[in-house]
Amino acid sequence: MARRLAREFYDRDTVLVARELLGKLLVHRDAGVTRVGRIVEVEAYLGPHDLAAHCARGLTPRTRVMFGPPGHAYVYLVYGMHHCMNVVTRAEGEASAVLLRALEPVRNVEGRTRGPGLLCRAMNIDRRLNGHDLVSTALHVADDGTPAPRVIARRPRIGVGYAGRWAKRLLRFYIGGNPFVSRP
DNA sequence: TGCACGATGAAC
DNA sequence: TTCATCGTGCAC
Repeated sequence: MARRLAREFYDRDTVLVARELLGKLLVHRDAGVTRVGRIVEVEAYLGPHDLAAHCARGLTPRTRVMFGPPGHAYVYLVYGMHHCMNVVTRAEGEASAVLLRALEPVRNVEGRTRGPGLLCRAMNIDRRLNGHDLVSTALHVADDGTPAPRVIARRPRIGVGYAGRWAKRLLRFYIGGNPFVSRP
């Protein structure tokens, strides 16, 4: 039986939260259907000083949720067509988040889940869920007791080449050897 | 009010 | 490597 993560889980160091999200279950209940996927790949975005993060532009209408309290979903549209889902970390005012990049399908998940856009499509997640509380029934992360991954790989984040030295930081984490990772 | 540019994915 | 496609942030 899976146990929903409490807000305290998210109210911690972003890299720690990112690593501990690996192996957890993302749950979305929507129109009577509960979709579940195991998180196998994530990226950490550390705050306004992190030039790869949206919040590096400061508090704007889009980044409002990132600056808000922990345990909420930050969902945005990229390239005019794909959605990306983040989990907001750390205390209110400390803008940081973890991008969910890939899932292993567990229940009611159709289509591919390798990559942040495909993950959202398969889980039926879009901007309507931006700002949604993750300490909720409809959308949350759960722990089903699966042991922590034995090997966690660290790599540079994807698609942030514009971020100078921040592009080189090893802030992408994934379960070593997992076949559902987007770019092993 | 206009415009350059994406935390992507798919095709070529 | 190219392109689809549109919201955002910033210049003017």
